[in-house]
Amino acid sequence: MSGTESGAARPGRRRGAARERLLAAAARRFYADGVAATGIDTITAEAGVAKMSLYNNFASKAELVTAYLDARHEEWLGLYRQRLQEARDGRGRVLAVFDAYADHAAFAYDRGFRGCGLLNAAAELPAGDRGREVVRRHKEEVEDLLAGHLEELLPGRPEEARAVAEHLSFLLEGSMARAGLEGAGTRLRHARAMAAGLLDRL
Amino acid sequence: MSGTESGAARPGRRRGAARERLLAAAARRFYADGVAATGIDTITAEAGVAKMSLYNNFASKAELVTAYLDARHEEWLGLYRQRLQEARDGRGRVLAVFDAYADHAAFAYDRGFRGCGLLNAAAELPAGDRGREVVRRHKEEVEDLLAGHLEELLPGRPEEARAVAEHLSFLLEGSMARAGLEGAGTRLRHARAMAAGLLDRL
DNA sequence: ACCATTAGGTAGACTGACCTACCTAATCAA
DNA sequence: TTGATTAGGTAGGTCAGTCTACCTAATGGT
Repeated sequence: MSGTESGAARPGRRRGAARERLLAAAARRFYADGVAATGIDTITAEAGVAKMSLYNNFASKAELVTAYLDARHEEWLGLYRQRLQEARDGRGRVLAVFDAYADHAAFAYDRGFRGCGLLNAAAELPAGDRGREVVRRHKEEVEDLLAGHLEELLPGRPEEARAVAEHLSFLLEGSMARAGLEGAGTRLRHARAMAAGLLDRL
Repeated sequence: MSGTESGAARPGRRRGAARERLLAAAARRFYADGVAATGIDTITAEAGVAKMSLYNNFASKAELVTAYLDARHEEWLGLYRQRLQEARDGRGRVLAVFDAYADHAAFAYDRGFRGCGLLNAAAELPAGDRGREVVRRHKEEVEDLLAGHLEELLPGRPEEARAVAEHLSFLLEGSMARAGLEGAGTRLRHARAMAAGLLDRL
């Protein structure tokens, strides 16, 4: 296979196009097959790019991995901000976080949904790796966003807001883990409903 | 080099000892470094066992991986059954599941806690792998156990019992994921407290 | 109690495939 | 012209898995 000829895979050699193509290919492969299981030849082939273009744009595979992690974080933030615009009140802004998770999951449905790419990547990184730190901070940021919206809903009760934010973030991560194992989004919808019920009972 | 004679480094070659040693070494390495990142040679070296002993006991590395997954599942079941004996009522039996999670986590604290070994392993397995199925069923079994205890607490309300079981299982998995990223058990204790509060409000 | 059998263990060489990382020389766009 | 990008190759290592050839401990028949 690999009909890399013909120009179909080589529409134009725009400056800086190699980096984008590499990141896109790495995203698909890292998510679907795992980081360690994906070699650089596979990535460059799928990107339709020369091997040296990888090392011109990234110092090493490890740096490509952290770029991948950063990109997933930014991607999620984008989806979240979109959902946030549609939200009318504090309750809607809390649920926007859950919707952004579902949106992010929908990206992967065609190729086979396998849960949160950041969490999956962290699972194969050794204990002290910088990438694990990136993922940890991403999850903390999500919880902080929840806490912010909840403080709106619970004025003058910041401690309760933090506690509920932690509760909701567990629902998010737990449902995402289960959804990934099952390859379906059902669990995510359940978690959103649980969150909505919890907000109603505040 | 390496005075291979003398038997000092090989005190007793008990029959069937190689399999146990291999499983123990694989458990340590797979958990700490990840499945894909751990080679055959590393495992046999840490087990103090010949490479052929691995292939005398397991058809392939993949089979060793599934044996590892099965062992983690059984290990958790053992801890859970112990906790179950100490429980007096339905509420205690629900919380026994949370305690078993904490017990399981405590196993890994010295070498660096990285969350649920089963979930971590599943995260690096490709989409259709049999190992992912094993992990999925383990998590479903945990949820079923919760549902069983909750039906005791909610007689005649089986649907609510199932819903609460799903909620609690999300708290379990979510808190475990976050705890793994942070390398500490704090989140697990929070989740147990949340569960206790939820039970009180039934 | 003895000894032959045998299942399971040992060390280490070896294969072929794949890995990351870097290099070279030609090519193409600006 | 310049500088990124290309195809393809190389170096040096690691991967899973196989094989040979020898060894040891438990077992079972006698």
